[in-house]
Amino acid sequence: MPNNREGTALRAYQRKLVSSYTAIYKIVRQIPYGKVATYGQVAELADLPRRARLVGYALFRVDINSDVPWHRVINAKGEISESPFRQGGDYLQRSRLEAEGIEFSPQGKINLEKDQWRS
DNA sequence: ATAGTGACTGCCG
DNA sequence: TCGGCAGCCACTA
Repeated sequence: MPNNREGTALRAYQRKLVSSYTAIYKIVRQIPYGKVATYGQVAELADLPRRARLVGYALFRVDINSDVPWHRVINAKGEISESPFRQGGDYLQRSRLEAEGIEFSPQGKINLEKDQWRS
């Protein structure tokens, strides 16, 4: 029997978080080859409306060689969201997308009309 | 407890 | 078209 309220609250919080992450990865794995989805779109499909930032955190956690196609998730403007923490990782994301046939404008943008995944 | 930060978004001037 | 900003909420020191 737990005698520490904060301990149980923390565990409940962690369970909730893990289930959110699981839901996010499940959706991201469904994005087909050659298509992209936005953070907000993934959040909505994972039943986590308006929590685009959580999707960003979830993707930050995945291993770069994971089976989760994290590189197919971009922001609502059609750009790759850069982070100071992944030096070169943003370049890897772009090269992986280009390898799937996705084209970038000279401004580094993807045409969402054409390349966004419609579930 | 709390203030600062961010792999986000949509609105507004 | 574009930058600024509030809302957002998980995470950290």
